[in-house]
Amino acid sequence: MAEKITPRSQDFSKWYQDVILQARLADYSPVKGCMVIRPNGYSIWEKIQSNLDQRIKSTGTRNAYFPLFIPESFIQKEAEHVKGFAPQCAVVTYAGAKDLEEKLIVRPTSETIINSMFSKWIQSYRDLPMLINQWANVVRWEMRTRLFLRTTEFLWQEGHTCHETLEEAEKMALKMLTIYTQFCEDVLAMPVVQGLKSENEKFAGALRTYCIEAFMQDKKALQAGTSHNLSSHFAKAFHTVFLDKDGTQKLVFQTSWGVSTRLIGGLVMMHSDDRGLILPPRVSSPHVVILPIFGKDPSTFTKIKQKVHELKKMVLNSVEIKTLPYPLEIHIDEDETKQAGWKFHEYELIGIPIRLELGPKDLDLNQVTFVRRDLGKKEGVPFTELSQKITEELLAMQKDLFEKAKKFRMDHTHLISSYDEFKKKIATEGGFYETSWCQNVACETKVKEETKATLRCILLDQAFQVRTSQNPCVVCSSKSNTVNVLFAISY
RNA sequence: CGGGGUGUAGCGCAGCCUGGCUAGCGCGCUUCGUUCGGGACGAAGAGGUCGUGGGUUCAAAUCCCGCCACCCCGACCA
Repeated sequence: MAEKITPRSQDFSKWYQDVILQARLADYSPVKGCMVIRPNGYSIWEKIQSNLDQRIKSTGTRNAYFPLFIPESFIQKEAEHVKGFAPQCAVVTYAGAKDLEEKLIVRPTSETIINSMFSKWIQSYRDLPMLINQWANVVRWEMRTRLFLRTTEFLWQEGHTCHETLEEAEKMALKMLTIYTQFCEDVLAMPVVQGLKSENEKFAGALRTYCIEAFMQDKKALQAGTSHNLSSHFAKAFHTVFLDKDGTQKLVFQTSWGVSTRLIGGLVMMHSDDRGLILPPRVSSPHVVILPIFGKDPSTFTKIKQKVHELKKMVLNSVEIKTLPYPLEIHIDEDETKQAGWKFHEYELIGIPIRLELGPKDLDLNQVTFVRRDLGKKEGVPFTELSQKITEELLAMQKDLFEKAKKFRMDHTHLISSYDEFKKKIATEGGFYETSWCQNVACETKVKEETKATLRCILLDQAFQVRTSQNPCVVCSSKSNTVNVLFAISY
């Protein structure tokens, strides 16, 4: 018997760790707060990368790579930035057997070093927009770490763009917010709420920070991605200027945006269950596992093996499968040293969306036994219908996971106007709380201190405009300047 | 940084209070055999600086002092 996964109801945090460690997504490293991403976890990241990379490139953005080390002076050039990041920077002071003249920061994010290059590369309005993305690792010395959700080193992509006007930068920031939203919803089956961060919560150095917030099974929020309108803050610090048509020199307007390996943690906490990982088909690899079940008779044994390979070939070549929005991957597990029961548990643990069993009984009936990971029900599917069945169920599972998560969020999103009720409810039920706020920091802080909930975001309308509210502030009852906001306890 | 916990075989742990033979158990691993449709069983094996430094003692995994590391909960944050 393998180790048991702690049930979610008993200890959600322990369950989360159990799933990650037992499904072999990641392991603790010898260095505090760092993790090793194992093949099962890294393959999810690869799926995220390949899909999101295409979407990023569709905006005209191109990939590049900037160095890991940033001169210390760079970080200090932008006042807000240094205030936000200096406390969590790892710094190299000694290298090549001597103390360094200028210390090197291990990048916590790359705005500064990228701007130092932008300022060289950009001369004219003809050089704009400049749209750059990099897939990289960054280091932030956080006090408290958790596998995938907050590790000292993490992988991400960071986009950095330069534009002629503030409006264009704003448009770009919103375009990326949209792309992240679509990506999360279509690929990760992860419904998100789009919003604007409060002044208090925005990125150190940004004019405005947009975000997407996801809702986890323990009714906490997870910031799944951010997109910043940086205005000219970094351009000013690095003198990133261009000569405009009118002959005057102007600062560029910039954006930056990113998502990280945190998304993998979000996937786990959003979809998985007490048996282990559940992966949306679009990030799973493989999508289907076939288990030949060997009976006592060696002649059926051979037949079953043959049949299983035939089926794989047939399915992969079928018309239906080719309509899937990704290439299907099928794994046949022919390991004769592991028993069927063991394999059932194993593939449920690592979250393969579809399991097919073919044993002597199935062979007699010209069928396979079909099981979807999220539903767990066994059914017989005739060989002739298999391709169609797999196609349908993969599409359905992708959709069902999304709908289930969305319904769960809806069921735990509360419209609230009374502060007392809010305090009471969030303490016992968790959840998302939609309410009104006067945009006063004092009220925001008060909520945080009294409920542990943070202002996740200011809600936006269809046109990405801040949703002004008719109701008074939930905290101070002030009627002026109120906007619709989302409060939640978050990771 | 505060609170809690843990460090003994690859993993999970017992043993420590009350010091004493060769440091144990479960899982995993190796070999052989029987099994094989929901985590099989038997037999035989391999595997240990008891986190680390010092002290007490005839004798320390066990008692005392120091140090280190990691995990969990909170404050900081993607």
